[in-house]
Amino acid sequence: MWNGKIRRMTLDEDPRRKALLDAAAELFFKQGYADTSVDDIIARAGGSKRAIYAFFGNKQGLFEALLRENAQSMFDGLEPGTTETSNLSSSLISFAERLLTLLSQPRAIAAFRVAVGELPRIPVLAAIFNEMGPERGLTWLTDVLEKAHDRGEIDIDDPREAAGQFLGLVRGNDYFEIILGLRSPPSAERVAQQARAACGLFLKAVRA
Amino acid sequence: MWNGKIRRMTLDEDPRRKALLDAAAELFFKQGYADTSVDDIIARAGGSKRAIYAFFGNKQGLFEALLRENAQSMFDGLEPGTTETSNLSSSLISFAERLLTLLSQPRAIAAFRVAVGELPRIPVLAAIFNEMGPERGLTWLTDVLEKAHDRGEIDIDDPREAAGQFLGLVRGNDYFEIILGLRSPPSAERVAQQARAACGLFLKAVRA
DNA sequence: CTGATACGGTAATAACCATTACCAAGCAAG
DNA sequence: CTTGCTTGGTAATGGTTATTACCGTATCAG
Repeated sequence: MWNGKIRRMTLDEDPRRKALLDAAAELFFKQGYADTSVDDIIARAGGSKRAIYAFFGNKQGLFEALLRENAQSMFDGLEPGTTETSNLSSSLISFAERLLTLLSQPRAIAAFRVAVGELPRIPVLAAIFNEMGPERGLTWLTDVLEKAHDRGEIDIDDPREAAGQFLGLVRGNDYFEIILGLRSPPSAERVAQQARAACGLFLKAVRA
Repeated sequence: MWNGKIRRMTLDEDPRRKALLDAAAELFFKQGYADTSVDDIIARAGGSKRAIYAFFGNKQGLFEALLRENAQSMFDGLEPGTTETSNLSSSLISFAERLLTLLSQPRAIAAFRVAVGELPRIPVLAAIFNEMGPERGLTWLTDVLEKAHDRGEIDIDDPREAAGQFLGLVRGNDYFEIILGLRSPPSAERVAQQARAACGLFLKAVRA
């Protein structure tokens, strides 16, 4: 009944575990890792400190689990089911819109900030992010561009480089400013406009 | 001789002050804000803790001063002296190269990370960054694009939007990955290549 | 040379916090 | 019903740290 370290047999739907993660999200994302004490989390989630050590091993384990599952649920649904889209333009626009919508969520922004801040001390966070989001999106995008290139629709040298450029173009300068707190998250309209503008510019440049 | 809070009359070249800032940079950027103690800084810089409280008021004051002066010195030299460049392409490439070189410095990356991490707790950091870097670069770039548009060289709707897109394109996906620790800072060759590629793509799209 | 003032260094203060030990209560098996 | 065990809550523990008090010393004026 006890593996010596962390409860693993408990179902993921354990309400106790979920309450801890919710409270941890609220506090870690608002106050940062160092300024959130285990007592704070318990005060918000209820239960006792023992639960944290039983479920997650220690404070850092809770933090890692939070970021992992948060990233997981966020990036799910980023890739569309099918790569075979008749229209390259609308396919790219749709992808860009989903990406911007996702990155603009306050929770995503807060998670990114706190993760980046703790990255030097918790290097595993880089791998978590890598597996979850960026790599998957980049791979999908590379594939789409490569196929379009093979069909002769666009003229690019390296599909992966082009995919990286496209991602940068979609984020534009706005995302940078949002992360720095210089700009509030965009409205749905601005997201749509931004996505269209980025795809328009990109395709104008690479269209064969 | 004493304003009641912080030494202000001391010359900026005070070697004691500089030693404190150097030690603070080394430690804050490597270990983060919370994991760097005032004692650590003193152990590295020499002198006594009183110096920190005399020069900077407290730990946070030292941190803010560090980021402010670091950003200042980093972003100086980003804007070229003259906007009147004969060749738009070479002007943009040169700017992109300077920007990428600057953003790729390990110190710049570390500063960005720790600043982003502490942003929710020290909101003044946003203003520091805004004044120092992004706004100045964006303004200069907007100006360049607007003039090129007036000369009929390029076809864009909104110069500022276009400038934002250009910045995003220059950073591409690489900078994102670098911040997350998924990629090492680029070599000078890659910076040059990246700058050329971004400008090429951008101009291909907007050239009238 | 002498006195006072400001400054640097050390030691104390006071609070905080992650983690663990301890204890009581519920539950299952016999 | 009772006994042993698992679980949850509370209270230590042990270490750390930002900030301040104190004291000897050096510096400068007279």
